[in-house]
Amino acid sequence: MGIDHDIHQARFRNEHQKASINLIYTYHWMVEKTRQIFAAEDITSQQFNILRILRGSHPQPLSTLQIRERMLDKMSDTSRIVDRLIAKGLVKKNVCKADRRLVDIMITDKGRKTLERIDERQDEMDGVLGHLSKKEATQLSELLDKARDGK
Amino acid sequence: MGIDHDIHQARFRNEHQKASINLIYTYHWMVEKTRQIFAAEDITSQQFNILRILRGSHPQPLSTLQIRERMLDKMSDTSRIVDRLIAKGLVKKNVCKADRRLVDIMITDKGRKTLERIDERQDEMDGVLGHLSKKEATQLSELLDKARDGK
DNA sequence: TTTATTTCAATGTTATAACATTAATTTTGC
DNA sequence: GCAAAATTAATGTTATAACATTGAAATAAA
Repeated sequence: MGIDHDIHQARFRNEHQKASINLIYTYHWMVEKTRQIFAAEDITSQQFNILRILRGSHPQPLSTLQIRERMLDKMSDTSRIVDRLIAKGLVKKNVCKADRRLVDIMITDKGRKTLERIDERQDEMDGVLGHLSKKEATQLSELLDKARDGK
Repeated sequence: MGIDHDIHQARFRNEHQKASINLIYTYHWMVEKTRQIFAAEDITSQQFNILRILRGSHPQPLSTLQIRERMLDKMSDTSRIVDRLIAKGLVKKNVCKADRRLVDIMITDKGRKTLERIDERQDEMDGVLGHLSKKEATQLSELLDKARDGK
């Protein structure tokens, strides 16, 4: 159908504007598609993101700043998201002994089990863009890279 | 450089996962790029979105629901965003005479003047994806359309 | 060493998204 | 016409983004 149909807008100033609107629209569409997978485990996509990062470093703990650097959204409010994960028992936190300004944040067994259940739906998550062939997915990535830094 | 460099992640499960992560990352990057244009007028991108929609229908007022249907994010909290625009004097609202469940929302002169100032930076906004050629922008739109509905 | 600067996490504020509920009003079914 | 159902806007709640500030601790400069 196309973005013009989806947002009831027939005309765009130019192809660049159309592409940028399409990108915004598709982002929201994609977030919506994956939301239910996380909701089944009572976490949000941002909480999943942090859990995934902490599993990657396990058993090495990460500081708040190290987590933030690895997140897709650099401005994310890592402290408070971590606190919500602590409240759910999915991660734990201690003051770092070597540098008491930092905190050592580590995923718990419960957090790892939660991720394992979500792993089982990995195909479903990758399948969000399943309408694209492998070649097209690569092409999309390349266009997005180029959009950001002009290669 | 590419998404792998930008988020310090060398490996992805597959091209589809890489593309979806790239899409999320690029969305945030693009929103950030345009934020300052709106901030100069002391509005947010969502408030701009509603102003733009109301200008399109002017002098015909729109209801909350009609605005929401035209927004990129269908779940947006239109009522409260409109209230903030009213507080700034950029739109006005009246109960609809024909159907008292509805409200007639209309952009004010002040709101139109705000948009005119932003219009002057239109090129800057379209230029967000300026690293892409016209052909590549079209290609990007087509890939995003296909990702959503498989053509 | 003592002070100034830098680093880092936490916290406060506003705007928004997503979701649920409510209340007013209109439409539908009988 | 009247009761039930549907529609619409408003509001309440939680999570988050973006931004600013604070306070503690480490590092650099004097």
